[in-house]
Amino acid sequence: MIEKNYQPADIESRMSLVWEDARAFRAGRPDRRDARPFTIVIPPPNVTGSLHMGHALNNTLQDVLCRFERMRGRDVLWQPGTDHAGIATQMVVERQLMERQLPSRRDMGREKFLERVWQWKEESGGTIVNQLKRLGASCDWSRERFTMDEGLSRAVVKVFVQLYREGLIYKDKRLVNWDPKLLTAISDLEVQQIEVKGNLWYLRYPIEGKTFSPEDTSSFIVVATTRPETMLGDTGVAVNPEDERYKHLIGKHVILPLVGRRIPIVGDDYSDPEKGSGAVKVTPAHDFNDFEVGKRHNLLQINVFDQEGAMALVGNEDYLRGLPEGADEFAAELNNVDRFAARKEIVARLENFGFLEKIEPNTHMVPHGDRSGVVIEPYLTDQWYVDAHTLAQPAIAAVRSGRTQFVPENWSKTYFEWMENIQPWCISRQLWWGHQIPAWYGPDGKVFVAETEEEAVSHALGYYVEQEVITVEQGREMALDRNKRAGFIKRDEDVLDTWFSSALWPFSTLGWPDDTPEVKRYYPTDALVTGFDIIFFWVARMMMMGLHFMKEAPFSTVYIHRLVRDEKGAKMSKSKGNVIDPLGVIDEFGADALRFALARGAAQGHDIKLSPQMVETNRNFATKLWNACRFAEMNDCVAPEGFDATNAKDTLNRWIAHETVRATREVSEALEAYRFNDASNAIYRFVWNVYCDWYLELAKPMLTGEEGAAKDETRAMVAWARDEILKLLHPFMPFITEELWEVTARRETLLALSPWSRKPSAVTAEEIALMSAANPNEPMLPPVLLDVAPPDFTDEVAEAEIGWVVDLVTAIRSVRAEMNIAPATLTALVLAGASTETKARLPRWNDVIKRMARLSDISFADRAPEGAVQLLVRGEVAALPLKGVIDLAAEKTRLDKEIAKADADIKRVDAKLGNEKFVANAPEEIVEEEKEKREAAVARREKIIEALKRLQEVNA
RNA sequence: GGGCGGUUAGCUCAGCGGUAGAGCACUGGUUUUACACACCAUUGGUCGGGAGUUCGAUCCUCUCACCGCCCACCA
Repeated sequence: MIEKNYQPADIESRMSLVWEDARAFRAGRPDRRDARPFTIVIPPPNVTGSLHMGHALNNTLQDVLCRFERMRGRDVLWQPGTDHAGIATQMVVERQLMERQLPSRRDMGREKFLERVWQWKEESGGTIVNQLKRLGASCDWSRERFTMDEGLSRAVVKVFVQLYREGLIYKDKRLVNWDPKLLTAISDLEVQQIEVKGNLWYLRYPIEGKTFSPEDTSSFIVVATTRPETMLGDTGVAVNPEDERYKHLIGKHVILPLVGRRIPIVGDDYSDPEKGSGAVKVTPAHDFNDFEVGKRHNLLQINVFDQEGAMALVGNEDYLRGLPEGADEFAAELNNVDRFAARKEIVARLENFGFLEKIEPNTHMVPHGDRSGVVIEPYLTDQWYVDAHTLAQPAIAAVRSGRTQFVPENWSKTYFEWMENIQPWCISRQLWWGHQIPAWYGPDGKVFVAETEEEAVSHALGYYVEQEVITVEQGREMALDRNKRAGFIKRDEDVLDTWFSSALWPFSTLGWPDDTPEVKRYYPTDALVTGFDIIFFWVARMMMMGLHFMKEAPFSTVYIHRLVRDEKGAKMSKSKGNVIDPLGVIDEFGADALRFALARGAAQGHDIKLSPQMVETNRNFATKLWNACRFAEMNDCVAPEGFDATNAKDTLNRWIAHETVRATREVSEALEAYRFNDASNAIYRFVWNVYCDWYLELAKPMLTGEEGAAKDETRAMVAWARDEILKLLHPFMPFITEELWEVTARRETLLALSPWSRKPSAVTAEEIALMSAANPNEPMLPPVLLDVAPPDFTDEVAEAEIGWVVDLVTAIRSVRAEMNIAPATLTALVLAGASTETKARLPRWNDVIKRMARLSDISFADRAPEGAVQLLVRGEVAALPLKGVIDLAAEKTRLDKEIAKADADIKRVDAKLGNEKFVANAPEEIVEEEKEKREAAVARREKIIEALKRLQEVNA
């Protein structure tokens, strides 16, 4: 028995357990051994994460695809797992240490700290996984992976070592984006350019050999900068060689104010005469452009900051070299002063000595760390890089050739744009939590990269023995004893960018580098479903790594969805307070309702606007379905074994078979094209506006009528269509459909079925062949497997007949409402001048029409009776004799309006047909259509005029 | 500065060359035996502005306006 009320919370918690017990989501089920695989890897959420609306959307869409394909008979692997999220996780644990007033990370030491992180991961890392289960995600949870798992870590090391040996990973000393708060390098992608209101400071740099005076413009050159504090590291001034103002100064030197360093004026195209003063200070160690300029002119690179962005001047040999007397004192005063405080201090001093010409307000983009939020410092360090340019080429080709497709296709442009201008990828991070780089250094800094410590050490020791740095004996001892070699060979302390391991996700999760059956069967994957914000971070890098190591692109389709916003279109954010917690709405309205709301909103290329009210609307839809199923149950509707819907005798039943097949086709076509909104809206419409509003209502007289073949057939058909609905809807609303399926049908789980088949979809190709052979002439819904299109059953006759009933009932209801006829008042209906077809139809629908249109009686007559309202339904007059009830004047107005409408139609068509060019140029069928339209309008007009005459006759 | 979207009923969006559509909201009515989380019936739009191509444009082209996003080293 179906419960009276739909209570999602009860159903959903129970169903989760049922699925888990049945291990229903396992890939490689024995009955799917011969089936084609369908693979999706989950975008692994951060272990630190908890489910937000973006996750809810992303995973709903993946689940829809997975359940859909599973029902079509594919062997589905939805690979779940989580990401170790280097920086984020390390930050969480550090914050926790601070809150609990425990020793800091550095006090604790690397080993202890990592233990602590692992402990945290064991305790809290499962949160998001459980939340995904509440959403109904049908991942193969038995295969859950973590990017720092032993297996995945092996993949990371293997990839690193191989790329290193191929020369695609290398170490380089250059400027990186340095985060002075997190004390690590970050990649370009982790830098956010944020508009900041700042200043442009115009500084006077005295020219060597002249006596500096603010009044004497020939005694200095003005440079403009947004970062005056970096002047301490200036090693040149650049002017444009074409710039008449400064040309003569090229080759001369300036004396850096405050510092006293003698630096050259160089000519370089980089200097833009239009910008600032036209002369630019060059700080190769603290600016990406200046770094390049410096290289071109052999300028010194002087780093004046420490890791935390404070001035590091005392003991800084690069800085102090060649400076005059007193430089020490100045250095000591500014030493350890933070960059922003130093800026103020330096500007003040420059001003004091007349070196500051002016200050202009200036709004410009300033790089910020996306995790720390602090201003990023270009910083000269040794880091590891991936030669992304080389790896990008096959990845570009794969999308160009269509082997991997973006949906919507537009995103491929974004992808190309980035890939074609890709920069070396900085992969080393000065963190502890992550995959430690498998590189070891000898005492001279020589690097040894290997998959294991043993291998690296033996290479290294062999090398140093050969170089006679150590003796054979020493080498042997150090090889055997870690402690003995501790000071001699050291491992690189850095870890890899989290995205490095994520890039391997589509194959590392399958067991690579081992040659596992899973790798063979499930790689490459089919679809990747993700947000546009990580195309560069993740999609592009998976493409590069997948193609390089597996020789095949990791997925054939990349479906890119957009953002979930609030109902006004604003981005959800904590500060705005407009965040909708998915778990909150799941508690209130159910996961099914949330999923359906998200799917219905997921139009390609559009952000999804969501409000709790939208979720409520979809909960109401679930309730509607629930009640329809209760109705079927109360009427003992059961589809007998072997029931063939397409063989139904009754017109209404043939009609719903027709409509059901059509809906099935719509849904599957939409899903195949990743049009989640079209698919879900098609089901919505079909369930509510076709099945409930018309089919069940039209079937009621039959269901309450006399026993017999027709009633049996109708009961079977009600159940059949209901089952088809449950199957169609299952990918979107898995909980309620599974519940209703089990309660009403008491059959095996929906998960086992193909939506177009009565049989479990595990039937083999041979069985299909057998079944078809057995009934070669029988029109049947063939069991559909894999990608075979749904059946093409239609019944235009039934459609026309039911269409007539629907139109008639609607027209009568409409006029009754218009005339304010109380629902309790039953009226008579006279079909005037009905065709033989109508006369034949009526007996089949008499009861239904009477019931739905609230009629006392239906009869035929040659013409409409006196004082009747006359309706035109599909070209025939339906009259409601309402003498005394109707307002004749109002009725006349109504008919006049209809005539006017018909006239307008005729006029429009005439205008077209009267246009010679139209008749000459438009396709024949269009012209023909117009002619038919005209005829129809003329016929309609005549009928209404007749009706109007009749009305006036009576009136007179 | 470069690139990509968007602008259609009050809201969210379909439609993308042949007379404007859906859902929700609104309004009026209904204790009709599955469902008031419901039913029935309505109201509502010179398809952002302008120009062009075409027999015909919401749909194609150009242009302008506004909104949003992404990328970029501009002192």
